Amino acid sequence: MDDSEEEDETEWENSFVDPVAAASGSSLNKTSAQAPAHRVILHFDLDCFYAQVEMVRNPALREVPIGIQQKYIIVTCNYVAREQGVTKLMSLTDAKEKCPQLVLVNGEDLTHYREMSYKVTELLMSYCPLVERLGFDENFMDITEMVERKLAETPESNNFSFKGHVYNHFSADVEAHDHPRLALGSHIAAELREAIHSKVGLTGCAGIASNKLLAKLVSGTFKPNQQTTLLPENVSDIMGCLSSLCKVPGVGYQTTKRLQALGLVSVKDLQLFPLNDLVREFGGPTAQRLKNLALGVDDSPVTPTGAPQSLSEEDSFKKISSTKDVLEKIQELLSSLVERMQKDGRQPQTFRLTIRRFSATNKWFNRESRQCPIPNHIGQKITSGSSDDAVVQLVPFAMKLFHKMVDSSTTFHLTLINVCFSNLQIRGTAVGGKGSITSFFTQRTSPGKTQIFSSQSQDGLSQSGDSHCMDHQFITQHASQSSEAALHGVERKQSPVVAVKDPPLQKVSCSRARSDPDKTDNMVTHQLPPNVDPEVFRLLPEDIQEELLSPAYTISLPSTSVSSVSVVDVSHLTKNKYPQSSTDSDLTTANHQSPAGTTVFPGENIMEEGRLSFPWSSDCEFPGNVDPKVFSELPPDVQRELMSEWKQQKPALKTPSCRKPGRSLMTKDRKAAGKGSQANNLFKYFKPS
DNA sequence: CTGGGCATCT
DNA sequence: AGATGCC
Repeated sequence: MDDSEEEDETEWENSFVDPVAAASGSSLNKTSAQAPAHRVILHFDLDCFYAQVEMVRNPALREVPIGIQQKYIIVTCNYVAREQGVTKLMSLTDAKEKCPQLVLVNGEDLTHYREMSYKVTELLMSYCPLVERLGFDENFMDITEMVERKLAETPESNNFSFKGHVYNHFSADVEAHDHPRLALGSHIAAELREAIHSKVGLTGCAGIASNKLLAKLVSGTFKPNQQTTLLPENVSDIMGCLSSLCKVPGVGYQTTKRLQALGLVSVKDLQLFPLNDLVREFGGPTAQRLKNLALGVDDSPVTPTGAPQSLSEEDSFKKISSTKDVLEKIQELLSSLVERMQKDGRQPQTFRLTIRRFSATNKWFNRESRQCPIPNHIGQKITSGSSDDAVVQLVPFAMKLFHKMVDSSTTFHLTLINVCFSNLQIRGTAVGGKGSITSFFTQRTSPGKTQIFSSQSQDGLSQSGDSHCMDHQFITQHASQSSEAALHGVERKQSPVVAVKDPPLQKVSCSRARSDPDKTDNMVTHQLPPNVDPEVFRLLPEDIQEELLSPAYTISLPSTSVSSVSVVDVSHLTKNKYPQSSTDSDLTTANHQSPAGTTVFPGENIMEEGRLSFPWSSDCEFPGNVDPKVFSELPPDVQRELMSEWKQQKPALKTPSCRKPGRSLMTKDRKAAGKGSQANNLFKYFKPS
């Protein structure tokens, strides 16, 4: 990634199978505090995750074969089903054929999986902040510090042994002495797996090794609910065992194809292939990385993941080919997305719409997307206003983006729609005394962390009982401060926040600095498509026009401007407010209403360049930036809702709070918004249940 | 009859 | 914005 600086002098090639030796022998270039010679990395991989979550929710499912279904695919299944030949990513037809009694559970709504997933991550983080998520069911953890500390305080009188399996070894006790750190790591892994089981109710595998690549590869060697340690002397064994290059994490389908074109098929082939030739194909950094991976060498740090940088909802389908259906699907997706965003608490600055068009050839890789900034007042509605209002106001933006990609006057055929919020900004202000991040970390985390392991030091990481400071309460309610802070952005990419004694340990590649909100170039989504004429409005039935323009549809609220009140019922927009029903595994059907719309509509950017210096055209009616075409596509009730919004907003324009026409470089009003703040909520993801 | 997310890099 | 990779 960013090892570009020092790749030149490397002698990786020569170091072959013994990365540890190579690293420790790096006395050659002892520039500064480098990454530790030997790290201890854990990789956790929950067993058939979605299926497990469903079995936790409904224990009766444990005894029957279940398959988690998304569309026509069984994305995963429990072990009962696997015994009968069902596998991951098997088509529904094949699965039913293998196992006619297979019980299907719809897994298209990821809510519960996401919640459980974050509970696990948070639990791990309570032991050590260096936790990196990979998907919903995997976590890497760098426990080097913890191990070193324990090693230091343990008088070595310890009779080390490994917990669980040791790759390619059958007498686990013998070699423990030679690898005390990994042996300790195996005990920590065992304890953490037990904690996950007792506190979250999930089982999983763990791999213990000296880097992420190896930890991940070894974790899968003994499959359900077991763990395996990989010793340095067996690195070449595990790499050589891989059946194909694409089994190497980091080498995907496309890369495998390119390597194959070079005549490389096995991991060995890649190990022995001249680096120079590889460089020609992939460029320096990538070539070196690929070669290293083949050798089992991976310096990439465990980078704390923190809160997600984007939230999205998508749905795939056979065919959507009318604007009306697009609109309805977007409303449905947005309703869910806005609710999630609200729970998150951060305010999205960017909205993106992605589509996939049908094409017989190469069906899978044609996604197109367009994005636009989210005006502040709408962003605020998302986080602290009515989610219905937020959806109503976002829909026009979505439709606008849609029209940038699709000419709806000709036929089109979509097979997927995705809506996404990104550039998430913390709201919240201030930094306070007691609750401030600083005080939290200095006084709690640090000592707590120390205690965690010292307390169990005696008999070596014994039972989990109350060994660590985090109890259920922490997870369920108090998570807030700690997890948020620890996970949250600003500090996130920097060294482990918590003051562990050897910061340089991580070599912190701050590659991705927190995007500076001030900098976001918001490419104004300007430009009215040539085909959007205001004429559309006139084509509407007269009565509808009147209806829309009539003040009767708007509420004249006291100018005190409280958040808007819906004039019309938009409750249908909220699909599932609380997915909480712990009941059956019903396949929720996508309900739907559908006021077919005819009528009118708004466009986009409030901050348009030259045109209209007033957001609103005179009089009542539309904001000046309204795109009639888009507006016309909205259902009447949504149109009314919008009209109502506009009415209410109008007076507010005079207040300084609203952005003025001159957008200059924007930024101005931003600094107040979020800069130094901290609190955000990551912990929403760790919500209890 | 191949999900629904996420992330990073260019 | 798109490609790619991972689950």
